[in-house]
Amino acid sequence: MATALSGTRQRMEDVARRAGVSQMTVSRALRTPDKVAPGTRARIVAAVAELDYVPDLVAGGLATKRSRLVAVIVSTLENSIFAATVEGLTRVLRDEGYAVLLGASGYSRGTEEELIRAALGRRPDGLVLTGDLHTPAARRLLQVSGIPVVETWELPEAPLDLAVGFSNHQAGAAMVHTIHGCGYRRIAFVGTAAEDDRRGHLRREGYRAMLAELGTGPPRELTLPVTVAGITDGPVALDALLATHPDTDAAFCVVDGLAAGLILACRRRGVDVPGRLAVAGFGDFDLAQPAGLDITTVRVSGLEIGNFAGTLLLTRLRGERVANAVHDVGFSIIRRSSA
Amino acid sequence: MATALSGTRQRMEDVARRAGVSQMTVSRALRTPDKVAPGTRARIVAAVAELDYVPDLVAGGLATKRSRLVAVIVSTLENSIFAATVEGLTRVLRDEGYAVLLGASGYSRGTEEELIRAALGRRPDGLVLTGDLHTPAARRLLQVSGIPVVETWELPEAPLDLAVGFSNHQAGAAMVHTIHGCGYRRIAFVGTAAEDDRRGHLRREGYRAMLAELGTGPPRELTLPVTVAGITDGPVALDALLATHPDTDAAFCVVDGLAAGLILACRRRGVDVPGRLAVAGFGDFDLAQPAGLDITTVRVSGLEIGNFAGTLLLTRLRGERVANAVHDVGFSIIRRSSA
DNA sequence: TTGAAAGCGTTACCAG
DNA sequence: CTGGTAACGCTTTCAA
Repeated sequence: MATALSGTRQRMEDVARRAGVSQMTVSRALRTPDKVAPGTRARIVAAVAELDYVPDLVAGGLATKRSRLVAVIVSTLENSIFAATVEGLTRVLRDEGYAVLLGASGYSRGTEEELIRAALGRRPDGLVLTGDLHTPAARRLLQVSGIPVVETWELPEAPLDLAVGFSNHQAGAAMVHTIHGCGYRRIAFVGTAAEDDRRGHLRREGYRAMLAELGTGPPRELTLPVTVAGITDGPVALDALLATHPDTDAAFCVVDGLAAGLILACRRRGVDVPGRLAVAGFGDFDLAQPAGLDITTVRVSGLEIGNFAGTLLLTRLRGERVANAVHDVGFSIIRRSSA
Repeated sequence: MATALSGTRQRMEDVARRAGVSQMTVSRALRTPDKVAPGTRARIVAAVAELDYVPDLVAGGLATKRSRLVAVIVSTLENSIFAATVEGLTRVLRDEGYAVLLGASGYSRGTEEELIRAALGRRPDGLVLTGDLHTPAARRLLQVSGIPVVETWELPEAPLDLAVGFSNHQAGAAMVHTIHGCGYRRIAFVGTAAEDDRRGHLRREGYRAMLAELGTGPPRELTLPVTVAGITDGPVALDALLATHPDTDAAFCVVDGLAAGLILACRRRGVDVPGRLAVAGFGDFDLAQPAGLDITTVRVSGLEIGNFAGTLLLTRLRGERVANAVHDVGFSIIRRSSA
């Protein structure tokens, strides 16, 4: 067997020479095997193996004007829920021969625009974004590019193109409905003051809407003076809650991290959960439950969003029409022991 | 201002026409601005902006034979520790104009080989892998490709090229040393029977080596009949431990998930931690601690591995030499209340 | 300082 | 079934 030297990139021409055919025939043997005589094909396949030949998709892409590349831009991978989306996406796309180009914007719209620009330079066949907040320049770039775009984790009013997500508003309302169904009547919402926390904002609106619908008194809202609420904010949240709305019997937290903190704070202070105070969260973060924090929460599958976004994109890339531009993957209310 | 039509991809030629220069001059204005007359340059820059022109890096790459692409193949992103590595990598590489091509092998060497083959077809300038276990064909492909390769999370004896990781053996030994330093003398190791769990195996060897060094009696090893030990294996592990080595005073678990399970099992059975049994883990998984499981553990920074791998790769891509092919990022022992 | 021509490695298209 | 030729959109090289 011939040994390919280190660093020696083989070209189609080399394979052709070795198989005693023209370069064009090699190309055909690789792309449309049944249009090549079996014997010829066999020789070519052998030559490919002997030389460890790997076709140059860059050159191929230039010729076909299709890169078989999909750019995926997420805010961060640290959040395992986005990681799941990316993983689902890569899997679905890989099966159809698409590769994923990854970018992390770090929650900055400006960075996202830069990443979009950089990605577009690679001539991807499609693009996937998280969220529906983009700079005007980014929107224009995407429009001009003419490739299918999927926005994820949100149900935009004016989607750029396609979208796969769920309704934070509906989910917020549904959770309140569930809590109410358990008999609680003085339900508070614990959120943050972050200006651009649209998701939290929508959840809160869902809370208000359902409260109004159920006719369960005025909203009891607690707004923590932090940008991102987490497990460490539990004690402060509990203090504030008991101070401002002492008769509250259930707290719906804008994220599970906060709910976890609240529950831990309750344990420390001897506040019975859910006896004295029921606690619900949002997000179903991975380890809270196994770690013994049995939080009633709203769950959305990141993997499902990724898978669906991939499928939608593939449909488009095949040239088929997509019936609904905006797809709602829904959510589940997970009832555990905290409420 | 001219409006670029949707789907109208602009070429350099279009920009050139608009600026009244040759295409070559546009190329120069973009890549080596100071080799173009200021006036000309200004007209070109204007034309670029007006047309929303984004250079085609695919075509450029074909011409220069440099793709400015780095392929990253991880086993999974679900594990947030790898996600951090990928995020660090993308950040470091992006700053130098490199994009990241992502693949998830799902812990299969065969899939990894496929992904490597697919990635190589994109002619990346570099490649990053997790682990040091690859099929022979994969190794050959990588050798032939002639591009720099970084293996991460491991310190391979025979690296393909470069490597960034830490020593599981050393870390295992260090943890035993720490536990011993706290006064415990009957230290057990709780691991799995998985054939290919090399990391766990190395940790166990570290455990044995340190035990021998300290002269602290014969090893007390518990091997769970599972492939991946997790939080649900706690009760079984505790039973087995108390049955086989009833006088054990400290348990070093091969992963934090298992340690968490063990601690929860202890709580349920009224076994005092660390009074009756100290428990230590490995990995410092994100939520155990905030969730109230205060596990003494070994911590390795995924972000640091990613950052360093990126830096190493960039050095190589710049054509500079790298002094040490294998880089050890080390680990930290985090002492918390469980031991 | 600018431009023309010749690739880069592949595929589309048309002949044979 | 097979092969030649012309793109693909850029950069390299050489001339002006």
